[in-house]
Amino acid sequence: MSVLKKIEAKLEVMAPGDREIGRYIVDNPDQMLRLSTAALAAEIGRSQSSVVKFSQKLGYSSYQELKLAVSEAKSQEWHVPAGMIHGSIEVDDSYLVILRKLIGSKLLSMQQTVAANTEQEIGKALEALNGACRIHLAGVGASSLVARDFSYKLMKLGRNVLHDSDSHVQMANVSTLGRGDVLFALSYSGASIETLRIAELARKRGTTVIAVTGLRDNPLSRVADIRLHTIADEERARSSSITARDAQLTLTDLLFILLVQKQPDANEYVHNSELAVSVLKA
Amino acid sequence: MSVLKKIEAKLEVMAPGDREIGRYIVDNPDQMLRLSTAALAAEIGRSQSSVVKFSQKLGYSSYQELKLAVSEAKSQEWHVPAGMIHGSIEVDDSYLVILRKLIGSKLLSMQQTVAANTEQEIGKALEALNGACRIHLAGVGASSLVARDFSYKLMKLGRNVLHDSDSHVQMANVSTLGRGDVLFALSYSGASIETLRIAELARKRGTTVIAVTGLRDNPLSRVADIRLHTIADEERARSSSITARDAQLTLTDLLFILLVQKQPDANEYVHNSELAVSVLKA
DNA sequence: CAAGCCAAGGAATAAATTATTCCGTCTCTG
DNA sequence: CAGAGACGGAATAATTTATTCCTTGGCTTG
Repeated sequence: MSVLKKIEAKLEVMAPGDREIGRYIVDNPDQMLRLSTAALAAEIGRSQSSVVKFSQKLGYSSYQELKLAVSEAKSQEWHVPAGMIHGSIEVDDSYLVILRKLIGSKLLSMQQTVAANTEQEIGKALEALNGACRIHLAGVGASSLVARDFSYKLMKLGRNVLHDSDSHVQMANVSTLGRGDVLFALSYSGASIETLRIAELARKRGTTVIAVTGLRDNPLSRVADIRLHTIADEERARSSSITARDAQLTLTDLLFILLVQKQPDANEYVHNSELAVSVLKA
Repeated sequence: MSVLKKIEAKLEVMAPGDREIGRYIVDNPDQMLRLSTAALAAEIGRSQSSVVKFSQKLGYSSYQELKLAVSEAKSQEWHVPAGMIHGSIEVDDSYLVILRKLIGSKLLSMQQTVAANTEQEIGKALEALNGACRIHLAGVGASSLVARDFSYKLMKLGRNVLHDSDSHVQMANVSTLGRGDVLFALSYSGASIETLRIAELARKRGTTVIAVTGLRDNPLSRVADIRLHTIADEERARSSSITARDAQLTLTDLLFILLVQKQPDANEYVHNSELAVSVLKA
């Protein structure tokens, strides 16, 4: 988690003086990077030592360390490379402009999606997936395709995976799950009735529920044990969920890669599966 | 241009002392960020003042400014996905490194894919899709998911689309196609037997064949009337086709957006389809 | 309600880091 | 071979950072 977010979160419980310092840093990270402790203190009308102490309270050994962390955090704000315009696509956009907007918005949703999930929450999801006896993937419509993609990958790792695009079959499958199993439910809106009901049933049966939804509060997320988030264009009319799907894929890809990294014999599994398929190539 | 690149470029024309300093910074930007001028000087056996002078010669007002620039450069490193960024993921990579590699390689394959297709060839594909009586989508494995995703989108535009994940069904469907129809065939290797046979049959029946394959020469591409290309990591053992799929999706997304742009009533169609689905939301 | 405790935060000061000045050395050039 | 000038280190000045110490005011407790 970035320092800026951390500071922002702690703002509430800080002493008034520290709060002022924290707020200034969160609001003006750029300026802060160029200010000395004394200058920063003067800027907000506090003493120089308070600034040093503030750094230390946050767990940094020096003010310079804090600066380094802020600089790092700022860069993680994943700004879209110059020239990549993000915005809706217009009727009279040229081919080149469309390319840029398309890639720009795809990149943006990927970046924001990885930034929206803490390493901790991802870690909890990994743990659940790793320890699961069976993994059921739920999702309808476009989310079903992502679920299937993820299921293919998990199968390549030798995991016990269930997914069917038919929500009745999904529901029937979930009714066989129990403690020790995991339900991985995808829905950008978090409001798809079928997926929601499936998650509720799983929850009732003691199955760990991982929900992958958009950021805003939604029923699916509320039901879940572990909440992961995807971020996409709100304006979906023209993009028709392109970025929502990209965000979901980014998240499942990330989980897959982390699983591979943790599983010593993963490469062997993947290699074997590719070898097996290769006999079907001309 | 990043400071590190700038330093590296100037290395040649620098005085020996400055060259040593510059080399150290280029080689160890991370350490440099945590060293004082004196410590850095000691590290390479030079005087503290040389380090300050070095910063000034580069045009920075202070050593701190140089540090800031290095920190900035380091973070932007991944925007220029040269070398390690799209390298394979290693067992001891940190979470952050994995994020960067993942997004870096995704971005790279998207950019290269749009660059690999001329506007002209894309135009021909659009024309074929627009004029098609029926559109059949072929693909197996991961490509089948992309085909299905594309088919959902085309259906939202009211097009006449056929796709089934079972290749026997695909083949049977193709046997009903003729002149005026289009086969859209996806295969990164261009060598999947089923897809290839399907394309051959379509060709024989006078159906226009659009092939989406990797760049290298391949049987599927040779059969096609219109050749589109996707670019992905060659090293796929660990990524398990993540980038190949992303490249295919980028291409189909692009086609979809261009179709929407050209079809006056597209938004209405898309809107209606979303409205229809919304009754299934909680 | 008073004594005592403690957190908050600033002033003063010590320590460190950074910037500048100055000077010797070496090289190139006329 | 003298002079100009680049190079770079030592010394020192200036600035910045870290620590110590002290006051204040709120809160607890007897």
